[in-house]
Amino acid sequence: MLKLATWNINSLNVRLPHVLDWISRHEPDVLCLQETKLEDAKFPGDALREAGYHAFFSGQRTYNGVAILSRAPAKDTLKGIPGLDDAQQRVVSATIAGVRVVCAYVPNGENLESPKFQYKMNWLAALREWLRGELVRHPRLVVAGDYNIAPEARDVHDPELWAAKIHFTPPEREALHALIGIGLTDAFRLFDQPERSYTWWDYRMMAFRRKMGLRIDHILLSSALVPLCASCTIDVEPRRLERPSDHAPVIVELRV
DNA sequence: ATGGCTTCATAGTGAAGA
Repeated sequence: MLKLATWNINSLNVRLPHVLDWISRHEPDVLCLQETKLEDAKFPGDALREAGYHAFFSGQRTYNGVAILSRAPAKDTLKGIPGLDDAQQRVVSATIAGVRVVCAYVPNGENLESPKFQYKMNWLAALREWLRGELVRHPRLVVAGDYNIAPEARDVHDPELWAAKIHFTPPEREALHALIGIGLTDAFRLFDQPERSYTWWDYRMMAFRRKMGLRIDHILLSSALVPLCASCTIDVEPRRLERPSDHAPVIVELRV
């Protein structure tokens, strides 16, 4: 069984103790991280190595930054989306235990009028067209990360409030739908899940305690992996810690 | 609900996140 998780940790510098604690408890084979916010020279490779993990990462100062931690060494590593000229470090890929893993941090978008929104839409189109080929090259493909998009009304605590807000606007949902349409499946919805299952809660207004969240972190599986998926869960426990990330980890178990 | 909280940045009338 391969246990793979994704977690936007909103600064690996601040959250390293949480990450070390979490991997010692859950012992994932693979952990995809987003928003490390660290340039590569400051990546805590030693601490993670002591915890038993290899790390492949692509970071920058202050913003963005992604990493794939794995118990086994990662093969055929790749940074970024080939053909997309993007200064922001948002994608790393690697093959672990015969599974191709893409760790993605999709742009936020800010709002419909922002230039960042067009960047988000262009970025998602580039990701989709690249992954179309990756699915052919790697039948066992996982695309895990922070998509900054809630797919359905049940993934939003108040769909009417969020209808025109970033993360749940029609063009964003269409873009996620089109990405899924190339042959991917949202692992979370393969299984019965509790109502009000979310992966992100605003730091403000006691949103977590009031269950005011969004499900915007996803693990997408290629069709060959769908029948091999044994579970998909969200672990809300780290959100209860002191100085938590505003995101919770999503975990899949694959029979590979 | 123009807010709210957190991070990293600089020392701002902060910027960006989600």
